[in-house]
Amino acid sequence: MEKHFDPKEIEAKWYQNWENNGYFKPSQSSSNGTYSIVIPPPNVTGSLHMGHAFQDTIMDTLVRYHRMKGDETLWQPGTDHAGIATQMVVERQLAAQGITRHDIGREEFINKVWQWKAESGNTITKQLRRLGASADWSRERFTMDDGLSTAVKEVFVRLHKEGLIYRGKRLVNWDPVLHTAVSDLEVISTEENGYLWQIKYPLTNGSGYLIVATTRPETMFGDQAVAVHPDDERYQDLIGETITLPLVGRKIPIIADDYVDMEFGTGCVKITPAHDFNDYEMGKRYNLSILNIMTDNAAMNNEVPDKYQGLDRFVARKQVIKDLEALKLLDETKKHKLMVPRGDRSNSVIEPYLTDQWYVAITELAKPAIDAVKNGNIEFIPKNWENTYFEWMNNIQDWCISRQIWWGHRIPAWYDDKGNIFVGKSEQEVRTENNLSAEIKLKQDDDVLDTWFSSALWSFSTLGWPEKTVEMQKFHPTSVLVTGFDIIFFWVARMIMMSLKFTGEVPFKQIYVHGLVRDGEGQKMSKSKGNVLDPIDLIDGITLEELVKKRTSGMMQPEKYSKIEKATRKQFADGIDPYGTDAVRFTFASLASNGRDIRFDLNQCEGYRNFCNKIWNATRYVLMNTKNQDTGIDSSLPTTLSLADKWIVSKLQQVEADVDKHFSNYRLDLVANSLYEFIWSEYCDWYLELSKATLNSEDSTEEQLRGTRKTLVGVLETILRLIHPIIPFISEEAWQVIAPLAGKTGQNNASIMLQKYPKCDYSKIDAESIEELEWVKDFISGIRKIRSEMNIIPSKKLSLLLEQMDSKSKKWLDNNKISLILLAKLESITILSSSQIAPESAVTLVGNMKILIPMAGLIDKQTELQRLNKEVSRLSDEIKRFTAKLSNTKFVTNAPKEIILKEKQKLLKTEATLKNIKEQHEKINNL
RNA sequence: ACGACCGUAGCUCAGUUGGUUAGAGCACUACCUUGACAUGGUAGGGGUCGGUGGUUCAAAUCCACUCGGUCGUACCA
Repeated sequence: MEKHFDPKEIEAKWYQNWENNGYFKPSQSSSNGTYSIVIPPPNVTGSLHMGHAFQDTIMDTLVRYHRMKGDETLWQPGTDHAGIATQMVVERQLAAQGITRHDIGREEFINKVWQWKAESGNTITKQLRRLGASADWSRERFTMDDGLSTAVKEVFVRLHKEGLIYRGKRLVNWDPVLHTAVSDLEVISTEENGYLWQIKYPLTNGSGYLIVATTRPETMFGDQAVAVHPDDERYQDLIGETITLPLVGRKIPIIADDYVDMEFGTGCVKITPAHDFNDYEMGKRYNLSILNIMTDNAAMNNEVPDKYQGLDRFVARKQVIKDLEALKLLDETKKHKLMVPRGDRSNSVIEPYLTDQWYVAITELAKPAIDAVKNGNIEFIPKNWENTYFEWMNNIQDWCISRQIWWGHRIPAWYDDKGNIFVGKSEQEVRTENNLSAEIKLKQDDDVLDTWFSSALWSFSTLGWPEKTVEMQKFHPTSVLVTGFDIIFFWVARMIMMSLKFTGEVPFKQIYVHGLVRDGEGQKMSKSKGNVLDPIDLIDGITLEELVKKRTSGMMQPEKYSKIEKATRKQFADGIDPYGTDAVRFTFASLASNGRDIRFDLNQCEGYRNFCNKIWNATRYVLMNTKNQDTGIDSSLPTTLSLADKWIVSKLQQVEADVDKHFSNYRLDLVANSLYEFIWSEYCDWYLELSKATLNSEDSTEEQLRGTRKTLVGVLETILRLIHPIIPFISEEAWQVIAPLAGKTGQNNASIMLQKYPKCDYSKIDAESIEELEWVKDFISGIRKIRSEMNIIPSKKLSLLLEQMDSKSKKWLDNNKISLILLAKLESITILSSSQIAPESAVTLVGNMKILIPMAGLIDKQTELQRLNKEVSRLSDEIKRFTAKLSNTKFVTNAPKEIILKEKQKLLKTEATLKNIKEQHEKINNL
């Protein structure tokens, strides 16, 4: 084995081996239960970002863990067609050649999208493989597959039959750039600077005017009323009168409605039912007509005076203001902050716009979905996300599912010449069901479905629904959904509704909601900020120049170029080292706590790369000491276990129990930390060092050597299985060399993936060994401390004197002499009898036992006195604290007995130690 | 405005149902090329747990208020 671990060499090799051998497929022997996860489908033409890498690491770790536990495990992979996003990419490609999709037509355009999918569609699945994702690729699905398309049609038709899908003319969120409706969720409202204009609307009877306040004066052409509050004394006598709309000349009524806020503006609101959601509702209440004044492009249509027709809404706005001003009807212009709705894809200002769209009537579907979470059939982890879910579900609006784009599931509805609508899975079915003869012309709806419509079926459509498949029966409901909180509404809630409706089952029993990955400063990673990291670059490494190039190429806002370049050069002066998949995965696992923000820090990644190297070298050490030697595989031969052997086996059981507990709570950070701590601080720092005492001692018997070799190998073999779900590659590579030494034989030896996950055996926990080994550690640490504080060079071997030995210390000393000499670097250990007088020495205590290091030639008197003084004051402080507590009668009467006892013991122990230290101080002082 | 979450060492974060001297990693200091590993070892410094008040024998932990931050939802034209 090489001195340093090289991830590149082993990763590709093992991944191919696993996949080719079908280890990612569910095992057929389901003696245990089943376990299944569906991947939140990434955009098929997208590429892996840090969020994916984090999420997929979590899923893969869970899946590998359950697979090894013996569950019949399926990780169902697949990708999403991402309607608008993908269409935009292809349109941009066309735009580069100077053509639009309309130039080439629908069919040709769709072909182009499929071509683009074929070109780029493997990128993300290849990247997932680089991450080590053990998904069953043989079952990979795509939302535009035939099978999934069948499911989409089935659902659409059934919902329509039940009246839960309907077509209606309503106000929708209209994206005038993309020319499509979008759902509420795809609109992001942010505060922007604008103006509040106060406009005089003359009363028709000529007796004056009302002043209305508006942020959108261009919509006045569509005004159908002016509203005031019914209690507003200023306008009481005007209710029921009319005003004459300036620039238009239309008479519109003054109505009273308590929706109006008397305090805001002038207390008068213009009502434009076709261009404002609130006004639309009010329009319905008062039977106002709905006058649309805009085109698909959000320009003025021919319902407005000639002068304004064809003007873009913002141009029209300026013109209206100018013209009102000229008419002296503009009362005032105030600066005003307002919420401006923008499309999450196009960033254009969204227009409330009157169109025909398809909707899902959602209330009836929402009810059981709310109940499923309320009654615990679905559990959010962490639990508080329930609130977010309920909050949304209780205020849910009908879902606009039609999109005026070309890439997606075309709506299975056909129209005849008279405008009759027929819904069915195919034109043929529609004709048959409705007895439509071949002469009757039918035209399919041009629109496609919201991408999330097909995603909402993902948990069951990927398993073969509407067919009654074995997979449906086995793996649905899935065990857990691993997802970010940003798509609880988009996806999670809708999947719950659809699954309950069509399978009668919840889609998943648990929802593990993880945080979102941010950069080291806590900023969201985004291309436009230039702070994105590509997980593959962390794995393979990247030079600074390449990174700068990557971050600054294809930018939407080139003016940011120099800023991004500068920041990148500063932060990654030497580029990024190749850390390997395992280190990156371990980093993600260690970040998977309950927090909402995951800050990704390269230094942590480096730390975990070192950890991987530590495992590698521990393996080298074990191999070096056990290869071609008797590792106790033949159980008929006698073995003797050393204290250290028994201790590390005990500790191993504890860590196994911890890991199990943390897995069940989805605390992968704690899983990672427990393993890190055990492997580094216990197995490597102490056990491997202690094993040297047995292995290198000429006095060791064959039984002892066999016992230690067996433990070295056995514990390491178990460690590798324990950690495999997080770091699959290095654990496999190391396991392959270690497993034979641990006597692993048989078919399942082909891969660590086929091995059983370790389980805690409480009978192997030996409390006495733990206590004794703690004593050994204290002994060694005590001496190391003195060495360090007294500046004794590490290579200097010390002669120790021991005083105040009780029988236990004597026994333990006998047991561990070789270890102590080796690890504390000792020349000799001498026990002083009570009659012998010790020379001047530095001292440390282990329990009541005194360890003396003679000072002659080594230690300066003043330095030692200083050290002892420090110790005295520390101990005195403690005693004060304990005494105060124990002399508090309230504490003594109220606290539980065990606690009081503990405090008393602490006090006694500290007092004894202090006494010893004080004596020592006096002794040295008197020299 | 409502709701959720967060505030612990220089940085990133753990800290279970209240109960050792509040922990880890990174960074920092000193010493060390010892035979698994310098991607290492040994030892060390560093925190009034955002603030105030309360409950309790005992609060980082529970409660109230407050300050700061993040996110979500709803918003007055």
